[in-house]
Order: sequence, then structure tokens, then C-alpha cells
Amino acid sequence: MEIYQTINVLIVDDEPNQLELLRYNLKQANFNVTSSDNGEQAVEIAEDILPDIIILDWMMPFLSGVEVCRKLRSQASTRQIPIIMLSARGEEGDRTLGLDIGADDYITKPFSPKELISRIKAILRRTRPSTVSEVLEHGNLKLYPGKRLVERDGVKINLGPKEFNILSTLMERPGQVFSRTQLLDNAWGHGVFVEDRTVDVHIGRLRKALSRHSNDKSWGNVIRTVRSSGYALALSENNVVS
Amino acid sequence: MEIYQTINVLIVDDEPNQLELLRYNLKQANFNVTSSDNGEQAVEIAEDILPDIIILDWMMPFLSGVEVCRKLRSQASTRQIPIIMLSARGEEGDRTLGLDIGADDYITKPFSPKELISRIKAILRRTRPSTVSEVLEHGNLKLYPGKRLVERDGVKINLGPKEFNILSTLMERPGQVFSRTQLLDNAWGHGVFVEDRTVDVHIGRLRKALSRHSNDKSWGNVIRTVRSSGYALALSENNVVS
DNA sequence: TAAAAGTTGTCATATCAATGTCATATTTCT
DNA sequence: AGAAATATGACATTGATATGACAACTTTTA
Repeated sequence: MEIYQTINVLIVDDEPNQLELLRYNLKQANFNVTSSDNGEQAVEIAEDILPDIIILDWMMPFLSGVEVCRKLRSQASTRQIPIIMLSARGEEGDRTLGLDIGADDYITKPFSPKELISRIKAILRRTRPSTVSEVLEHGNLKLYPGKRLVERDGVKINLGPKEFNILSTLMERPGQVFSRTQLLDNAWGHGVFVEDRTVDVHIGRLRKALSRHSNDKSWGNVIRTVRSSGYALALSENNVVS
Repeated sequence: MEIYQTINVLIVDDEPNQLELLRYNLKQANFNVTSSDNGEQAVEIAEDILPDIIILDWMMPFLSGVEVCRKLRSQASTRQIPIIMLSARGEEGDRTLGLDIGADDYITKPFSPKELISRIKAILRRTRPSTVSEVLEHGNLKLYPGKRLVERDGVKINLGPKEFNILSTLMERPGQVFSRTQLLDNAWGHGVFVEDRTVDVHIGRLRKALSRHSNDKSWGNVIRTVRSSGYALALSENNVVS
């Protein structure tokens, strides 16, 4: 599988050799690598760069992998970043703890680079489909993350960057409701100073763009408004009781 | 992941300064805070408002943290509310006792607000299904918290935000009876000025929505009225003594 | 480089769904 | 039956969302 967008990986391990090995292999696989050899710093870095995924060694002096995991999970900004835990054999029993604490996967050393990469991609496929998929589909709608292109029934639809980002976010998790704030974070970037209500306007523009040049009114309904919560990609309209 | 629902925290500490500090920090973190400076009252409040989590000081005059913990654990209604114990350094040895008695976590003073909050969230992730799980099921009823979607036999049911919140609350703890006040707190948020009886109306709307377009009358009975107490999600109709 | 075309954020206004309350009917318990 | 609690229909109001217009910017085009 190829990678269609730059993916930032943060690797955290106190052992220099291991760290270098990981870095090398991930670079080979076309990831963007940032590394840290201690937990404290790792948390700071994570908050700062918001990587797409974090590879975390279980055993580290001072702040252990578990603690780092906890800290990352306690912050809104880093909470949903997937984490893969690395552990030496014999610590098997801790697996439950690791997953309890919020790690997304767990790999026992020694492991092959191939395995690690394949696990990373498996997780990204679940959490950030747009980074590993060439195309996201929903009904007759196709979104090509790498080309920043959207098609309806094969016809190209022009969207502004913001509209594209919003649609991309929604299509990564069909049906999932995103708050205006979440959409702002995802589509605009973090820490922008924009009114929540602005999202409404862009949703409006997106709807208009999606239904333009089509007699099928349902195109405007691709995006579901969820009162008091936000917006979501509408699932099939069949079997609705209102 | 952000916090999507109001989370009620009860803090119990006999020392006013400590209490105020906790209250301030938790409010900052967007929790809904109720506090008490003594164990007896704390137990009463807990039974009354059924907080999502309780922060309990270990050393208190009259009714100690351990005692409070025991009492809370002995009552069906409060048994499953997670508890975090606070203790001063030097009481380390008691840690085992605290956990034995049913505390879910244990923090040694002094601690950073950040740490406390992170532990609270870690525990909530474990105990509050709706903030974590994809779907809550009950019979043929499915509720998807993240999608703000409810289905009966696979047929989508449209609910207003309040009805959805109520159903979500009930489904998090099937069978558990919630008073009108508790439902108001959970589904509306704290400190709203709304008549208790308004809950009745919404329950009515919810029942209607759940049974609409269905010949099976039992759908209206998904929600059980508990006279003089409140409402609960009805458990299976088997084993009912009438 | 300047004009044109396209994007974006905000506001004011229109629209509509959801809500809260009341009055009245119904049920339940003693 | 009588009292108390709950159910329900109706209705005004609240509050959230949709939308058109516009000015400030950016990018593209000529």
C-alpha cells in the first residue's frame, strides 16, 4: 500500500540503538519521523506537533510508557492520536494494562520492521483513512485525498480548500457527528481564531456545491445537521422513522 | 477526543482550601462540580445526584474516606460510581487498603491538577460506556453515541437532542432508576432552571418516537415508569411478578 | 503588474425544529 | 372513592440553523 499524504510519526524510546533503527525503517517507508528519548519531552513534542501516530516504548526510566500514554490521553489535543506500545517479551501480562490505558496496539519485541509498518498502516486505515487511501467513497461521491479532488458520478466538483477539508473530515468517518469545534480543528488547523458559526456557512457552501447541476435534490442532504451537536455525513436515508 | 457530555464530579474534602483548589481546577477542565466537606453529607449527595466520579480525601474527621467508600460500595445505587482517593504522603502503606476497599485509583498529595484530571479521564474512559463504545444495545434498540443515532430493528429513529440524551443516559445503565432531577442533570446539564415535570413530557415524546410506526405495542414500554421515583430502561419482560 | 476571479470570515435576517409549561385526562395506590 | 402521581395534547416561545450580502484577502490570469 502506498501512502498518499505525509504522515508524521513520533517515536519514543530511551535506547539510542532502537531509536535509530526505528527511525531508519520508518523513513524508508516514507514516514516523517520525529523522535524523543524520554517521556517528558515526548509529551511536549506530541502536544506541539500533533503527530498522526506515536510509537512508544513500554519500559523507560522516569516517565514510563504507561504514564506517557496516560498524559497524552488526558489532553484534548492529543487524546485521539493513536499509540502503539512496544514491549519486551515477558511483560506479556501488561498487555491488558497497556490497552486499558488507551494504547491502540501493542507489539512485542523483537519485531520486524515490516510488521511494525503494517500495523501502523492498519491503524491509520482506521483512524485517518485519507492518509492511506487513494480514494474515499460514499455513494456516488468520490474524494481523492492526494489529488484534492471530489467527484460526483464521475463529474468533478470544485470546492474551496476549506470545503474540501470539511468534506474529507466527514468522509473519514461516515455517520460520525463532528462538533463545529472539531471541524474547525480538522479543516482549519489548530489554534485558529474563527467563529464556530463560520462552519455553518461553509457547510452551506459545501451543500450547494454538492447539489449544483443536479436535479437530484438528495445531494444537498449528503450532510446531516445534528441539532445542538454539529454535522455528519448522512448514512442512507432508507428506513427512517421520524 | 473531547468531552461530549457533562460529567458530574463530587469532591469531598474537609479542608476548605484544598476543596476550593480542586473545585477550581475541575471547573477549568469543564467538569460539573459538586462538593462536600464531610463524609456523611457526601454519601447523601452521592445517592442524590449520582455523580460520574467521586474524589475522596482519605483523612477526614468523623467519617473517614475509607468509611465513605465502604458506604458507597454497600449501596446498589452508588456501588459502581468510580472513586479516586486522595492521601497525604507517608500513608503509602494504606494504598493497598484503599484499593482493596474499592477505590478505583489512588493519588498521593501533593499532586498536580493535571495529573488528577488525567486520572479522572482515564477512569471515565473505562467506566462511561457512551464516551467510548461505538454502540449501546438493548433488545432491538441500538444507540450510537458518536453518530447521535438511534435504531429500532435497523430502522432509524429521529429524536430531538433532549430525548436522545435521556435515552442515552438510561441505556448507559439499563434497569437503573433515574430520578427526574438526575435526568435533568444528565440530559440538560447542570444548573438549568427547568421544571421536574418537564421530564415527563420528554419521556412521553421519547416513548412515542420509539413506538411510532410499529404494531408491537411493547415498544412504548421500553421505558419503565417507577412511581414516585423516576424512570428506568425496562429489563426483559421475563421474570416479572405481577 | 494590474485586473479578474475565487475564497474566506462575519454579520443580519429568515426559517424552522425543539422545548417548556400549562391544563386536563388518565392511571395507580390505599 | 379519593388522593397523588403520571400521561398527554396544545401552544407560545426559545434557540439553533440556513442563507444572502459584503468586505477583506489570495490566487490566477492577462
